[in-house]
Amino acid sequence: MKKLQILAPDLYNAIFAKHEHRKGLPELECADQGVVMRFAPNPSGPLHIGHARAAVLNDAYVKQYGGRYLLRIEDTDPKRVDPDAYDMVREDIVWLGLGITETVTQSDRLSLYYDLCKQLIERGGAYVCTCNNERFRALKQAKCACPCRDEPVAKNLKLWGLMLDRTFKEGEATVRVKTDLDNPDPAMRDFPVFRILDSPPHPKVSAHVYPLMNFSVVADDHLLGITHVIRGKDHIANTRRQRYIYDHFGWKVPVYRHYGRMGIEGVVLSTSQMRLGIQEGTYTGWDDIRLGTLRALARRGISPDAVKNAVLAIGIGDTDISFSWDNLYAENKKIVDPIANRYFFVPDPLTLTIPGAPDHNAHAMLHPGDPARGTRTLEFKGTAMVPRSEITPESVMIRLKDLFNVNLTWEGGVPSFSYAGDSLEKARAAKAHIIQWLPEECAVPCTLLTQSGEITGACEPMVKNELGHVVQFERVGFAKIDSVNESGVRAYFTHK
RNA sequence: GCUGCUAUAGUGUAGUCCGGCCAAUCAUGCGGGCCUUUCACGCCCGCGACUGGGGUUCGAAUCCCCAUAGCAGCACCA
Repeated sequence: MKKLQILAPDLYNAIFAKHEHRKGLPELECADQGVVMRFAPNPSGPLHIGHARAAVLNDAYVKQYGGRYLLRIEDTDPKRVDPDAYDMVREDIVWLGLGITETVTQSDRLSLYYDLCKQLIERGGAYVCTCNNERFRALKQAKCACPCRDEPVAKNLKLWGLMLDRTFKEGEATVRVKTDLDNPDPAMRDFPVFRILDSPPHPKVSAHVYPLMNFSVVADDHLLGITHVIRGKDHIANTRRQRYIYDHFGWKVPVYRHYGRMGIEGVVLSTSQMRLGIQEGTYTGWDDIRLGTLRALARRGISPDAVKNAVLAIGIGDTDISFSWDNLYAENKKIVDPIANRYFFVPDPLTLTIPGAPDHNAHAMLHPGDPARGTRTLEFKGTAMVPRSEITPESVMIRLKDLFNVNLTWEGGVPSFSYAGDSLEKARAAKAHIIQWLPEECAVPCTLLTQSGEITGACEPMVKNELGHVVQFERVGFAKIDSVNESGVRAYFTHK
């Protein structure tokens, strides 16, 4: 085979071309002239990783093919609208760096939907159904039409008017699309598209009749010229339902792609469950670092590009997957490692006095890969704080990094320490751990908050200058400096 | 129950449409080594998968059937 490649490279390439590994996302059909896509969250809370997948995938395709990228706020269910979420969603999108070109909010567009509903009734594509829920459900299961289905258009228009003018109350009437009652999937049969809701009031508009998503989504996808829709496969049934509406209107259907369900190890992504946890005090807020919200990731020092890269690596496969923190952390480390300055953080410190050791200034590099950044200086004056876990009967020598070696001798379970010179070679030969340390005089109290609890310790004074930045605590891991004050430093553990 | 979708290593992913290049790609993870005044970064080596069973075929991860498992929908949610 290799011989063929050398003798006739063209032939070889022609034969084996299809086996070149593709990079990036699969091509979209009908996208050569550019695309119009949308990210359409429900404003019930802040965005989480699950949203990020939809948002980033659509964003990537718009960037790949060129075109417009709409943010559409789907707030047509007042029961599931959190007034604060409008801003949170916007903030999260800014953080993610999406290339949104315009924004629409569905609650501003109710009259558009009402008009289209009237048209749909006029076309005989929908009817007002006054059956109660159970009755309709039974008829549907039996593939039978409900009595409302065959009423004349004029009567349906009249009933529609009664819905709009508040004659009908909640639950008394609904608009249904005529589909195929013989459809083997009961979920397809004459599904509802408008309902009446008396309460709760919508936070943004005064309304009584609300479109269901299958109607408002079709209306807006058409009105806004959406060409491609990428969304989770939990919408496959909705896509099929929506086709009935497109057909009634004679509209062109966008290209759909449905990706699989995504879970995340050890995290709840359900907005309602997160809200409950916050209300009960289990979580400190939407940005509690144990949550999978984007603001929680941001607080922990995960970069938006890491989220993007991790999500793009997953792609649009329709298999159900479980999102792994490892993969996100690996992406983040690529971004953060070259940037983060290095500092010492000593967890659970033990203070050593080292008789005979000379006072000495240690100069440790802020970043070993970038010496030009300079150094931090730590002045040793007889005592050093070290991680308690490093002082074990097994170790006979430790090396304080960038300083010198210390011998350990144990008597009756009590260690004593002595200066052992500053030869790095000796430390290596003795297999001494080279550990982080701090002069007691300048140690700053520092709490490192991890997803599994708090670690108290101390850090270098210069960490105070890193507020809001991600640093690397040597031999501990990356951390984002969350707050700095007289009592010390609080940092969130990012990952190792 | 009815309807539909999916099934490649611990995790993610390529290959599946149009069967031979696949004793299966890449990343991550894990193990080992090198480098290194961090258990970071970098480099090298290794580990690890076609859900099971039939069938078609000279040849199947790829096509067909059955089974199993997972997921989704069957809401006046999105």
